[in-house]
Order: sequence, then structure tokens, then C-alpha cells
Amino acid sequence: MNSPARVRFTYDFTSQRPSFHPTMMTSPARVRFAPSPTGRLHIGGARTALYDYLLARQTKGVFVLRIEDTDRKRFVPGAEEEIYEALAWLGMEWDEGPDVGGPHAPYRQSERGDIYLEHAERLVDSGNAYYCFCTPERLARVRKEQQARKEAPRYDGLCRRLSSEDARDRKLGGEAYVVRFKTPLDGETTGVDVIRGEITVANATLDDYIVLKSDGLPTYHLAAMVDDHLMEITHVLRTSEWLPTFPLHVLIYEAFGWEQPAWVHMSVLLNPSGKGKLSKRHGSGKSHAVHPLDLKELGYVPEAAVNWLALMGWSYDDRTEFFNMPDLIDKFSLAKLSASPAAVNFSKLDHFNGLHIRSFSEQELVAKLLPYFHAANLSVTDEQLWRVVPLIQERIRTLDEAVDMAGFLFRDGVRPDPQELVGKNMTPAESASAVRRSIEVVQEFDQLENDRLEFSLRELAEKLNLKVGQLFGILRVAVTGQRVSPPLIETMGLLGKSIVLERLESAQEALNSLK
RNA sequence: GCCCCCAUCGUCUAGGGGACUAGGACGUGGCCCUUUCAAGGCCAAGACCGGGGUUCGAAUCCCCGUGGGGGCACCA
Repeated sequence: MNSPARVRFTYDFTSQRPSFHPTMMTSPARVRFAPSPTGRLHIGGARTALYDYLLARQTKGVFVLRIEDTDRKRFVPGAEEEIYEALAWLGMEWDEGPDVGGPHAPYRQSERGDIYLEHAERLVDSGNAYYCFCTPERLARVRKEQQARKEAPRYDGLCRRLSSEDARDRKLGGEAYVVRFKTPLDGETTGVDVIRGEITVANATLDDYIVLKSDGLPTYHLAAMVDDHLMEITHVLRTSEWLPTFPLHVLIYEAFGWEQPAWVHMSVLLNPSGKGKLSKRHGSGKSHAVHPLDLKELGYVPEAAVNWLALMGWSYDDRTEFFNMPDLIDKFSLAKLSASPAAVNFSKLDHFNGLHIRSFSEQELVAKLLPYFHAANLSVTDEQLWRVVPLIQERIRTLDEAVDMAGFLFRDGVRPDPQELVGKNMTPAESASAVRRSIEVVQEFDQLENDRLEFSLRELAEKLNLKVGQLFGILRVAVTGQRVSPPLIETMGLLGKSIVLERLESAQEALNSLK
């Protein structure tokens, strides 16, 4: 028996580990991301797409987008468009796909019906599949009986025993049918997974899976295998949810006489608690953003989302964690994919978001921030934001926080709670007097120059026998309306003398009203 | 119930028989810096699931147990 570790060295397509293979994989890979348009793109799907994309770009290969829409009942209008939008936001362009076309078009499975039908026939003709006329009702009944007997629910093989003549006649007679794969009754099937090595399963535990439904459309088992082969996919990346049917897929490839692709079954993503597959809801009732476009909405930048996604189940070395897309394209390696499931960690997303925000040029950040101010109904110009960005760049973790932090700069007035204007360990009267003296200081200026203003205000604090923090605290609330703000002096400079005076005066009034 | 996969700090992970007193990151706590909040710097607590083997030597290889995850549809 080969241990997984040995298997890894045995197969060429795993030759990505630099320490063992000096040359990274250089032959161009053809990889596909094949989502179903049954809902919104999930961060799990986004991660799969990312790894696909990285492998394609790293090897100068091709990234294919294929839409697996063979389930008409679960089809969600608009889902396909959202997938496009999410991938685009994350920064992944596909080379072939429904919208851009390509040498293996069409890329929407619902448009490839004839291909699957023909392949299903081929399987029947070669004795690897058979027509089944059992009704859903009968199947449900059989399943129920099996469960009552504590057996694994499985097709009982009734139609497998039909003669091919009988089957043909019934089919020609117009009876509804499906095509089932004729899984070997005994023996075992071994598939080779890049991450886990050999996976062997007794054929007897496999079912005679339906590969073509009565509506004439294929199930995943047929459609994906046929397309992956026809589209010349070299690496199949999917989550470990497919491990149970992996042997079936190997068998289907064998039945057609096709060469197996490199199979890569990635671990699934778990809820932050580590309990269960990632879902929208969690034990506490809180919900996290599990869709890339929600992340966008919440003020996360795609650079951070990609960085975060990449590190869930993949790692580079024992210290490097900050990656941009080009770094990832350069450093990604299948050999470093983790076999164990990963609980998602949203606080780490926050961390990466802060890191990436701080890594942007001021120009980049201005461009990214502008829409958030506009969404908050603040009319802000490029030039204005340009002066604000240096004050907030290292203070925000998400883009929308910029509005909370600096929105007061663009609003007409501020209405602080009078209580908040009272300085620490001070009375309202003392606070009002401090404001009055500050007004006098500010009035001395033609222009509020940071250095001089700070000097004068510190001097004032000393004269008033106040700590700098006490005075600045009062002024901060007076001028920004907030307890937390960008640095006070710079903020006052940005606001300008007249607005500062206006706000200080109204603060003084508010304090007087407290007496 | 049956089948499959997985197992290092709370979480993500490094680790490929000796370099392990087990490294990093997030989070947490403390200190420094400081006009608030951040950022930054320093420090701390915190893990090899258990038991058997193999070996001079095991976090690392094997087996069993346990735990976790996934799957058992005319869904993908």
C-alpha cells in the first residue's frame, strides 16, 4: 500500500514542491471553475475559483468558466451574472466562458444537451450503462424499505437485469427512462488525489448512479466528466464533498477510455465555530458575509479578500502571509494545499483589510473611498479626499469606516451631545471657559497652520492648568462631534478657521446650557 | 446506519525521522509611543487527541481507538 506521501512523489502533476522539483510546474494547465447558477457565489466557491485562476496564470495556461446549469428546478435567474460580477470584483478574468466564448463553446451545460445524450448512449452501447424505467415512486419505496432494514439506500438493480432488447423496446415505446452507470458489483476502484494520494473504495459501496435524467439532461457525474475531457481540463479542483463519488468519476473516465486529469479535492470551509460546513447562519444567530459581493458592500477591498481566501487551506512558508495577486500567482502551489477543513476567521479578514488599505497609495485609496462617501450622501471631491486620506489611512480597517471617521468634515454642522463636551474631571463651566479661551486663540490666526496652532493650544492648556488631553478632548468633540476622530490639529486645519470657530461657538453655547 | 476524508495553540498554519525548549499569523492580555482612535514597537499566556507499535531517536512512519468533517437525490 502506498502512503499518501509516497504517492505524491510518484505522480508528475504533483511536481510542484520546489524542494523536490526545482522547476515549478511549467506545462500550461487548463483549469475550470464550474459553478451552478443556483444562488449567490459563496466564499468557498470564490476560493476554488481563486486556486483555479492562480494555477492557470502561474502555468501560463487557461482559466475556463463553465456554468453547470443542468438542474432546471434550482436555476436562479441572475445568478450567473452575479458570478461574473463577483469574480471580476476579486480580480479574476476568465479566458473561456459563456460570455467570452472559446474553442470549446458552448460553456453553459444547458446548451450542450446533445453532447451528453450522445455520450450517455456511448456508455450504454459499450455496456457501461443501462436504461432504467423505474419511477421516482418506486425508487422512494425501495429506499424506504432499505432504510427500515438499516441498509444503505441504493438502487436495487431491477432495470440492470433487463435484456438490452427489452430496454430498447420500452425506450422506443416512449416510456420515460434515465440512464444509470453500471457500477461493477465487486472489486474496488482507486483514484489518485493530488492532496490525499490514493483513495480506494469497494465498488459494492457505490451505487448505479443516474447519469442522464428523464428530462434528457445529464447529472453532474456525466456532464462534468464529459466537459472536463472535451475541454481538455488538466486539473480538476473541487471540494472534498466530491470524494464519495470520486471513484465513480474515475470509473466514468475509464469507461470512456480517457486519460484522468489531476484530481485535487480541497478541504471544505467550516463555520467560524468549526462546527459544520460554512453557511449563512451561525449558532449565535449572527450572520457573517459569506458572499464576495457582500464583502464589497461591507467595505472590504478585493485585495484583502483574495489574500484571506488564499490562506484558507493553503500556505506559503512559516512567516509570509501578505500577498497580492501577482505574489500568489508566483507562489501558489498545489502541494501546499491542506487536507484538513478550515474554519473561516473573519477577524483575520479585518486584519488583512487593514494591511491592504495601508499598502495602497493615497491615490488608490481616494478612488476606493469616494464611492462610500457618495453612498452616504456626502458630496466629496477627489481633491478634498486627497487631503483627508493621510489622516485616516492607518485608522480604518474597512472602507466604510472612513465615513464614520471623517464624515463630519463634509457635513454642515455637528451636534455633539452637550454632556460629551464636558472635559475629563471638569465641570461644564470650566469646559465652557476652556472653549472660550480656545476661540480666542483660534481668532489670532489668519490661516490655521498646524505647527503654530498646536503650539498655541498646548500653551493654552498649560495656562489653564489643564492636561493636553483634557483640552484636546473637549475641542475634539466640539469640532468633530465625535469622541474618536483623526488627529485634532490636522482636522482643524482641514476644516478651516471659520468652520472651527463656528463649531467652537456652538459648543460653548451647548455647555452654557448645561449650567 | 453505511461509506469516505481529516487530526499541531481558541482559529489559520509551519513542520516531510535528529535543526523542536514545536516557529509564524489572527485573536486575547500587558507595556512603550501617544491629543482620541488607530498604526507601530516590545513582552506574555496558549498546541503536537489517546494508546500501541517501528526506530538509537517519532509532531513526523504504521495500526487501533476517539474526535471532527463530508457524502449517501432524476442537486451540484
